[in-house]
Amino acid sequence: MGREAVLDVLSRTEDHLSAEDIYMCVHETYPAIGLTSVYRTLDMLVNIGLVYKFDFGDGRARFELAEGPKGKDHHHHLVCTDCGRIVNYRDFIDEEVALLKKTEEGLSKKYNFAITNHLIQFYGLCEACRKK
Amino acid sequence: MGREAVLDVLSRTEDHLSAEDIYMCVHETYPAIGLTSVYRTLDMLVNIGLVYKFDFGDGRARFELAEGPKGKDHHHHLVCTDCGRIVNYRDFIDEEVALLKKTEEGLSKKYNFAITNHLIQFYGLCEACRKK
DNA sequence: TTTGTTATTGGAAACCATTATCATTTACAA
DNA sequence: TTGTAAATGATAATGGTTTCCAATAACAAA
Ligand SMILES: [Mn+2]
Ligand SMILES: [Mn+2]
Ligand SMILES: [Zn+2]
Ligand SMILES: [Zn+2]
Repeated sequence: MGREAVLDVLSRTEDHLSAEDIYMCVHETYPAIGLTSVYRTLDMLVNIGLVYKFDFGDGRARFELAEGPKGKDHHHHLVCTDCGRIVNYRDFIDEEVALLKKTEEGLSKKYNFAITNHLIQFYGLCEACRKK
Repeated sequence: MGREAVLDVLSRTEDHLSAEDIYMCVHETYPAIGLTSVYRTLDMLVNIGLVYKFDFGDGRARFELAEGPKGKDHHHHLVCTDCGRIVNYRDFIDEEVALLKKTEEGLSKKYNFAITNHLIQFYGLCEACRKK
């Protein structure tokens, strides 16, 4: 079962890997594994909540380990709209976390949503892309 | 030119339409228009900044009018992870807007990003989906 | 062990939203 | 009218993801 292998690959990087990226990594250790199994495993891991699935607009899904005991810390993203570079940003301003929590509570009541997660991304131009 | 027609369709709804949704709407008024032109027009409008392109995870891109003179107000999204329902949420807490601005400024400096936009979505279960 | 039943697996084919191609039409000026 | 460039839409191609399905592994009973 490639579940361990996939989680292992994801735990070793800060990048946002595509299914095929992961496939190639796992393939080095388990040459027998197929791309289909990677997709299947990722799908399961996302459903369980161990892995997050993102779309950064480049036509393929990207994955990262969810926060948790073995996971990375919770973070948000800075996305360059020109080159696609993605920065993991986890140094939140103090008030930021508090307000986020407060907002979630307000929304939960008002719209009768049981909020479990959020996605926050800032878009702009990275330094390199600004200079060309 | 279908530019007007596409903008017109988008300005008449609060929904998040797919390219084909828009194609079908425009088609009623301009039966001659082709799906290709709708894609082309949307692409241009997104580049210009008049239209936003979203991915809510259902495999097709979804579009909405950007805020502005003729546009809707700026808002964030509540997404039901079960049925896919999407709520436009624009009644921000007072502090929310201020903090967002402050955060953008901090990030711009720290990571040398020229931030132009942000995407904020809360995920959870809507009332209907919670009760089943 | 054998046998039967069920779950897992991966290769190949199918799917389907989006893009690229290209011949045709339209716009517009010379 | 005529020449040139832009705009258009039908069709084909692309490519990430899913579906199918036959083969294999796991496991339980006999
Ligand atoms: Mn990340
Ligand atoms: Mn919206
Ligand atoms: Zn960049
Ligand atoms: Zn729902």
